[in-house]
Amino acid sequence: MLDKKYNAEEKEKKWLEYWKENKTYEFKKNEKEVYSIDTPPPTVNGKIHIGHIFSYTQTEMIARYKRLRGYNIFYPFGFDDNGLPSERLVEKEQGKRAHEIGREEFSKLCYDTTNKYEEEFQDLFSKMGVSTDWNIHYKTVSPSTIKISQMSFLDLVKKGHCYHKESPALWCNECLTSIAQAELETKTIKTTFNYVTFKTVENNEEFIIATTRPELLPAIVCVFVNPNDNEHRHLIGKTAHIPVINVDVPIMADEKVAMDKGTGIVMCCTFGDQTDIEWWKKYNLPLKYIFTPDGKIDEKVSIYGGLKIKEARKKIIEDLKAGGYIVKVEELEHEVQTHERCGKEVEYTVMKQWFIDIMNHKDDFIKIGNEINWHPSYMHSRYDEWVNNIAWDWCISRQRYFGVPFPVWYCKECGEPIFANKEDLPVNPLTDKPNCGKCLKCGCENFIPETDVMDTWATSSVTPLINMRYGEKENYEDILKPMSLRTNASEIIRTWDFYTIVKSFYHFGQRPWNNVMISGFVMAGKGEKVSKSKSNSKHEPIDLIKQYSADVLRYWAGTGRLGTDIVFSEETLLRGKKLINKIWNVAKFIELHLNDYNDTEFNDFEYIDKWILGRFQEMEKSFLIYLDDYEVGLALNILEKFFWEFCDNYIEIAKHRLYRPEEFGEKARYSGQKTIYIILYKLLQDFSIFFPFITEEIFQELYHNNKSIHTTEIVPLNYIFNDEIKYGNKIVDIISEVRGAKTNNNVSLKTIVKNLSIGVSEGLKDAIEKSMKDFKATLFINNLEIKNINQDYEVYNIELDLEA
RNA sequence: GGGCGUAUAGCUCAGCUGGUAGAGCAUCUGCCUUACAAGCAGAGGGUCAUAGGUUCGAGUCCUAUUGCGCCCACCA
Repeated sequence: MLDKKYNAEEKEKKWLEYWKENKTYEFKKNEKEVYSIDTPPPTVNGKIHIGHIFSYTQTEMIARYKRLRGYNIFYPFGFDDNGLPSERLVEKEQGKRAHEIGREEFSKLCYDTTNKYEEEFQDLFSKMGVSTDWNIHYKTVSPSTIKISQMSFLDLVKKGHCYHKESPALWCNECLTSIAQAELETKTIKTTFNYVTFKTVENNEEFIIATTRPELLPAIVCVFVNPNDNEHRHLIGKTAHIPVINVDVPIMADEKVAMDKGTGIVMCCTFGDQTDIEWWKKYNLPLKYIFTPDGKIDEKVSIYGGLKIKEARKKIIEDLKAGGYIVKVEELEHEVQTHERCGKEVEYTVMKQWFIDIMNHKDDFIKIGNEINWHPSYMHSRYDEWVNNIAWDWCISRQRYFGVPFPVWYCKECGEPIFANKEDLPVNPLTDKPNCGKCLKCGCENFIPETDVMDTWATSSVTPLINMRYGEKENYEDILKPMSLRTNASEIIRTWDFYTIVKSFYHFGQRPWNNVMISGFVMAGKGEKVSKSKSNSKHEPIDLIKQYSADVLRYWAGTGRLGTDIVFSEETLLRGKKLINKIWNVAKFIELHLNDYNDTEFNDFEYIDKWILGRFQEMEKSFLIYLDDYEVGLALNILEKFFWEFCDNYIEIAKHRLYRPEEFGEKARYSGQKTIYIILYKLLQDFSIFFPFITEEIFQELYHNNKSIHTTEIVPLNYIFNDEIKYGNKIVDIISEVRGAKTNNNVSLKTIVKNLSIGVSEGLKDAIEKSMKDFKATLFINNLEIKNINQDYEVYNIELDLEA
């Protein structure tokens, strides 16, 4: 027997244990076709917020859907504990910087801290009903994943797609590491635009350059003028004298100079921005690198050496002013590139870094993008736009501590890189020695270990490889090349999706997955994104589960359209709560009427039963189409709509027959029983995608003790009830109109209709006659008069028994 | 500045290939009806962001503008 009230907290706990004990979601290779999901490993740096719940739950619903469609689900969960986010978390918790703690100790702290958070994460996702097999979950920093990341690196080196080169790279002097283009975030800041007077050496002609970065004056290697600039063209070929610094540099021509920006004359420094790098390469300019890694001016620079960048800016402006070189200072708001992890403005550096070749294979990456089905389809263009605009090879080395080490040493004599053997992986070059014993080039026996670690994305981009146990004897390479689905939010199309495609292409020459599903963002209010960095998430998932239950929270996560942002709303939660409550109540009603039911072959349904079966079939068709298109929200929407129709109209009509077989006949009752038996079964299956807990409770109580609903399979109905749907809808309309009349008279719906006079079309008349007993019982009609008319129907007269 | 998306009832959202605007919440009016008052039956409430255009007919297609979101752009 179902309880009078549904106790979500108790039941959800019960079924979590049941699924765990019975290994309901365990992955085992079998004869069934595999559906595999490459789900984002959440970054382990604090808290799971409501935005995570939203997107992960949508993915999870796809796993449940495909499971019900008979697929063998491969759905491993992962945790991204790699790299800077973890380091920053530990630094925050310890109140100390990494270098103050020391490399060994710091790495250990990182492991301990991430483990602690992973347990919390696993607990929370479990409570949400995530149907993953926790036995195949992974972390991005563990011996086996380090091994795979290192193997991936060695494979790319071997194939010539990965190189070590001294090259300008983006540098964060807060995090003390190089970073990738994908890690940039633009920020608007207030600064000053300083108009500085320069002179030509040749004829002392004054000209003005506007700059926001006067501290870069010592790094100027050249001045550029647009060759089409009539006003300044004559300067080309002359020599510019840098004020205060007292250094001379050539004035050259380049068409990239914007004549309308500043004064139309620009200084080229090594390096202030990406154009500087471009010019530096193009014209083979000298290198004057003046910054230190921790954001100061190098000691070798006179006057300003040793100052922090911003102090130097202040000082040099003062000096320029004192010398009368500043003609104007403008307040300016402009966009600067910052490091997304710390928010500090990035600089450029020149050092040896490991790069993965992007620029030579952009066409291939576009091609692979075309082979993938993007959901929603317009997300494809975001990918294309990114690939088309990318300007750098991918710098994967980071001068940090916690991460995947490069399996590389360098010869102390000649600098030749020595790579680890594949068989020895994973290796840590700091503690391990290369197997070859000596440099293959010069024979030297001393090595310098690579201290850099890999970029987070270099590791998370191998999730398909981790999933397929790349390089292991027992692996899933046969079933996961490619995987069925990748899911994530749109902001990481350019990172995670892109880099995974890069790696898959280089390793296997093919796409990593067949489908990509992109979720929207959760907004705290209009125009306000929920994120952990802004900490405006007022609602902790764990509290919401306690207050509303996981099923209800899943309802909220399952609403809305794919790829579209959603505003967090407690009203939606309330709506879900009501829906779940209704499911429980209708299940209780059905249980009551199935206590003597035996499921037998039966096709002689009552008219109204055919109507609701037909309506269900109609709904289910669209429901499955939506889900096949990954639109969980739209699927839920029509399912919910049908469900209320089923409760409010069908049950209300059929209940009389179910209660009183002596009046309606046993066969009519059995038809109703069979109908509610079928429809509840199918409703439970469909709802189980969204509400795995309550549907399991009802299913096992009513249908199949000790068999999980999540191991059943959806078999679509196959009736032909077109007329019944058409005329049944009209009958419901008439019922509604008569009910309305009762309500408008402020009387109960049980009020007897002494006389009802209606006009109906031929077909509808036939339908009403076939469902006469139900029709009269539902409305409590004593006397019914039906006329034939041409239109659908018209209600002429309703005479209510207002005395009783 | 560029790309993509989005704008529908007071609030949160549906509305597929164009054919007289939908749901829930909120408001109002009734109803204890042998599952459900966390319910049931109703009512009011929208010139579908703005301006043009295509069409017999446009939330639905086209163009422009504006607000919002994500991503991007050389920060002189």
